[in-house]
Amino acid sequence: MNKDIFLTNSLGNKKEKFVPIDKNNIGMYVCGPTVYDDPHIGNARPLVVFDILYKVLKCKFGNKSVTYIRNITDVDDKIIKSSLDKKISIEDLTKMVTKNFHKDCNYLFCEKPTEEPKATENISLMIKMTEDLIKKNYAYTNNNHVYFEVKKFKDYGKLSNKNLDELIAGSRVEISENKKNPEDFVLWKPSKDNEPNWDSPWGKGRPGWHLECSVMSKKYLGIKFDIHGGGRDLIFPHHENEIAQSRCANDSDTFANYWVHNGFITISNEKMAKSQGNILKINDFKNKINGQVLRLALISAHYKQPLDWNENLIEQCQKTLNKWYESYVQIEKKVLIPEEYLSPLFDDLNTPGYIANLHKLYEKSQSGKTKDKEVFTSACNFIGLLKDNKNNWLDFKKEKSIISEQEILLKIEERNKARENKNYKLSDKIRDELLDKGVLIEDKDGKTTWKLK
RNA sequence: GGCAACGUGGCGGAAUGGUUACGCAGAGGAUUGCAAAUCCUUGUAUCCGAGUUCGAUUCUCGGCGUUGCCUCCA
Repeated sequence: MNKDIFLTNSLGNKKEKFVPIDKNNIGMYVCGPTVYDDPHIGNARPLVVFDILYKVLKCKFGNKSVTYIRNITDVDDKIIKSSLDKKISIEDLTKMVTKNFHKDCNYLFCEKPTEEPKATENISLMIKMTEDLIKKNYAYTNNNHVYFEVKKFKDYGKLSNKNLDELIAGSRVEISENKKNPEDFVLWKPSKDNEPNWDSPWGKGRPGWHLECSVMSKKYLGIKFDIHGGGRDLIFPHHENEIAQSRCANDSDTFANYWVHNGFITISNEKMAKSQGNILKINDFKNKINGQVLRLALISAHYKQPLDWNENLIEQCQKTLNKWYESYVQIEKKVLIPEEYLSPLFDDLNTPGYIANLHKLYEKSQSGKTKDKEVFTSACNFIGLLKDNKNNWLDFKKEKSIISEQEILLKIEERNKARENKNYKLSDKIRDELLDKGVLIEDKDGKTTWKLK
């Protein structure tokens, strides 16, 4: 495809044409989960958004030209706290949550990233970067802690559009006796005996948050790379601090060229938060809803926009996919999607615009031509929809149905007898009862068929 | 207080300096015992005020409102 890709770059906050450093070797780093608790629907959004960006980049530059790195943060204060709360060991906790995370990724039809490095497997590199920062006089040690001295980095605040004085005046900054300045952030800190720890020049301890992304992006993508992604909330302080560390440690004038951040999900217009008690885990949906439905819901708004999660949204997406599966065909060989239909995705990942095009392609495919159905199915597949074949889609509904096939057939027989006797009151009652249980009756050409809603 | 984002029909949600996509819901019709499904037809929207302009929903400024971030966060 000749079309250029445009992305909104948080660094500067403008939509820009995407120009890779090396078009044969594109690097994308996305902040993955901190494995302290099962992933929720908010975590699902970047998973799907950046999965689609990965697909778009591969479409433009070739499958082998894109390296997608998504880390797993498996050392962090939240993990320590969660393991105490749940009364299981840190190792068991991080293993379990990582496993669940992978299940959720599959459920959402996300492709595997090229690599998925873990923080705990890269501690020595973190120690090395911390040493470099001390050597270069960007960091200082005090009382077994190592801090990054923010004021030494002149571009601090550029990504989040903050200036240092105001930040300090903001006064929510944690005051610590060990810090020279309140805005400084920790690179290394000591661990208590029961906390995870590694030997370091500053004693037994563990790395601060932020450091793992600086180290692992460098390991896999180099000092400078193309795209760094994550949720909006990571802009400050996480990504700001990553930039500071990385550029200072690497003596580099840039880190990632394009910063892409997705907006938040609200639950029925309320912020999703533990205090609200409205955290929806991805896993909670698995018993009722096909992952395809969640995926469509997650991309029904533009990635930068807030997305409200509610019953109505899910219902609409379920309905849409039910309809779309009517035009599903098995794809045998590669089918080209016309550029005019693909183009919204190239324009800052405009998924709602692309969905509108899918509706148009569906409309076209209804004419009955196999070719049109192939184009439609391929266009859906491109963003990870209709990836489940039609039988799986139907089987899923059957499995989750509260009424068995046998019961349904009995009811239909009963209803048809009533119809023969012109007892329409009874026949309509049976139909409504079935509908309540999610079964839709259709009388066509003298035959009654049924399907699950 | 500081920094941002957003405000489009009944709902969701794009785009655009000139006729405002698309989906859902609604209305009418064909069909049906009635429905469903399908097909056809169809109504409805750019927060307020000022400015720039031949023309503003779009650009600028000012309101009002909503939301996010400001060292836990996707």
